[in-house]
Amino acid sequence: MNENVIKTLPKCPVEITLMLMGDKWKTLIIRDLLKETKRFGELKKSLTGISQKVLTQHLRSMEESGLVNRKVYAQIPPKVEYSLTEIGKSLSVVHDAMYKWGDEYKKMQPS
Amino acid sequence: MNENVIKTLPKCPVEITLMLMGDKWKTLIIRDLLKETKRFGELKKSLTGISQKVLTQHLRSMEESGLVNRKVYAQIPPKVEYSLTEIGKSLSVVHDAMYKWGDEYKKMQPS
DNA sequence: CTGAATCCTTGTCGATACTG
DNA sequence: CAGTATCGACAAGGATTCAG
Repeated sequence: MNENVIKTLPKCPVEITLMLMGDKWKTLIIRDLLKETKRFGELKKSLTGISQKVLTQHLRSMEESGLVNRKVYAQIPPKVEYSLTEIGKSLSVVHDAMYKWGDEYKKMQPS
Repeated sequence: MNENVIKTLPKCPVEITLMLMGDKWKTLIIRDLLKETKRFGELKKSLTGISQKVLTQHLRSMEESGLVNRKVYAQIPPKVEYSLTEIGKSLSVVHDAMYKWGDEYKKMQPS
């Protein structure tokens, strides 16, 4: 764990971004949370193929690096909501660029 | 291999982008080639820590997906130059977004 | 429902040696 | 110089089980 801990921040800004979101699952988690706050189960269902272990790991990691908020409701059955912090929301710029590029690339493919 | 082969293109544009450049090394290769055309050895030296095997794999893969051009000079000793295709160059938008975001994040860190 | 803990499979990567 | 081939180490991820 602690891949994101801010000890020795890479020199290159791109590497910083990579460290925080340069990961398939993290990018998709951000995509989901950019739309709306979601519960753990909703995220799991939305991210087809992810195991709850990996989802938990990534959410914790993103919480540590200040991208994600975790709100626990003291009730039975448990309810935990995840949302993006301000910093996390600012990743929408990167996300949008990826979205647009992917869309263009798609159009260029010989169907 | 063939992670990039265009068989079943994901529905979500973001996933397409992820498939093509959502990888630490690929992103850094693109960063390098956005600056200038480079020879194999130059790339290897620039990307500290990468093994030549992995570098070759990624370059091949990016060539397959149409992001990178490979130009071989028939001479001894061999000389191979890598550059970005037009599609590859268009990734600069994504790269810039990542660069800027990483830069901002860095500023926000408690030094 | 959320999530911690185990086990175990898989593939990615690094190191090394060898070739045109 | 620019690869290919092989091997082994290691970590990421999946499946399953158990708990609050």
